[in-house]
Amino acid sequence: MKENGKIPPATVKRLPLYLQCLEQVGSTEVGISSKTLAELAKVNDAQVRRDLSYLGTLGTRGVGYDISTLRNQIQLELGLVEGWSAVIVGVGNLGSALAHYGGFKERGFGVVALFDDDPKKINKQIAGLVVKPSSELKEVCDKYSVAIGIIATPGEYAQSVADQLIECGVRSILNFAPVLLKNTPDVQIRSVDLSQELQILSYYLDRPVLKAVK
Amino acid sequence: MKENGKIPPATVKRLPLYLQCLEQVGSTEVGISSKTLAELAKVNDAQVRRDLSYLGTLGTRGVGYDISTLRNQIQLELGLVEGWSAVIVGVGNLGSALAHYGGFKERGFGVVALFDDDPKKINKQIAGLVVKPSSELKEVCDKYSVAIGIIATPGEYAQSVADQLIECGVRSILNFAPVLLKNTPDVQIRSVDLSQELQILSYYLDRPVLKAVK
DNA sequence: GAGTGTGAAAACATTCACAGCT
DNA sequence: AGCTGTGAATGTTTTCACACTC
Repeated sequence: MKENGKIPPATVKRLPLYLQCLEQVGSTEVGISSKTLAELAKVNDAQVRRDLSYLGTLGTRGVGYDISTLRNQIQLELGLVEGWSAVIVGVGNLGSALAHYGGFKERGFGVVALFDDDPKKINKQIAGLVVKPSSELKEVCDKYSVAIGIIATPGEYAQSVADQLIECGVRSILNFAPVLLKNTPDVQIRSVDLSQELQILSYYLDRPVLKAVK
Repeated sequence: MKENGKIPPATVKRLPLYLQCLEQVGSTEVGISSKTLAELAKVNDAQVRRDLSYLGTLGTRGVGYDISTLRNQIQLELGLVEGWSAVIVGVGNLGSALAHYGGFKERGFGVVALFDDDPKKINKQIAGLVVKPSSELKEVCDKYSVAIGIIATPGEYAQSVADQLIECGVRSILNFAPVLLKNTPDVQIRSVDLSQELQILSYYLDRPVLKAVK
């Protein structure tokens, strides 16, 4: 109901999930109930209603939610309609996987350039983009107003890449290197550590049935 | 203090982080205080103490925690000393990245086989392992008692791969494909969606300074 | 009748603050 | 003096349950 005001972090984390669910129901259906959405997202239906209520009064009592309205509102709220530009630094296997990953474009992120300082990789074409040396980072960041830097280098270079990105005015970083980056005021850093996910899984491996954590 | 009993999910998620911090301090130091560890992990120091207290009484009042004891206990608690076997299905860029990812071995996971049904990839060598067709999945899972299946295929194959893995007795799945897998009783599924992370980041992009969410 | 939106309750998580040990 | 371990306080998230709307 609260049109303005901050959305709780726990809700922000679920919004992309709802978006994915909505995409998966396809275009056969025009409306959806909190119950159905909850089943797809594997959460409680009251949770869905509460989460969506932070985006405004989107549903119709007795009926449900209109899928395309819902999609639009979530995208709007997450800032996915702003057309943010991103760069990927490091084009080993992981960086290449990210560069090829179609999900970015579809979801409002434009990868405008790839960087790598390995001479063997410079000037190679990956996913339609030419790999550039990091010396050209500043130029590209200025030209495209790059908002997001994605780090996919080996761990040992990650901090220095982060420093360069911040230096170039990038204020949001998604780090896939398995190191802890120093944090800087006003810079958002999210880290995805592939092996940490496995380690969490491991905890729930031996024992009886326990609820999954997300 | 509670030696036995379940560890809260929120704590389980931080344990791998602490482990990483402890690795990063190196072997120069022998002990560490909750304050120092908290700074590295970017959490509150009371949080660190509370989290660690679930593993037993590990610290020494007035002194701090012994690093190697701490490491051992966390690894033990997470089940990282069990030597779980894992397989990776899908060896595109992402699967290859995962296969090469050193962090797994170091952290107690042995990737015992790679699978892909693309004829161009079968029999290729990646990270010292030969790529096999999924028809050999059952044989490998039995032979090595595979506990974890890592899915790195394109989205359209993910559900069928998951079904096969479950069929072969794998009870824990780490899914990197951007689709929602049906869940099955007694099977742990964790999904890592690379673009979801970006979308969360996006929410915090435009606005003034907001706290990071992890 | 069906399904939203939301107070109120319950569950969970974080942080404070300090007694107690080294 | 320094730092842990933990009750108690506070903050956040989830869930219940139902008044309200279509």
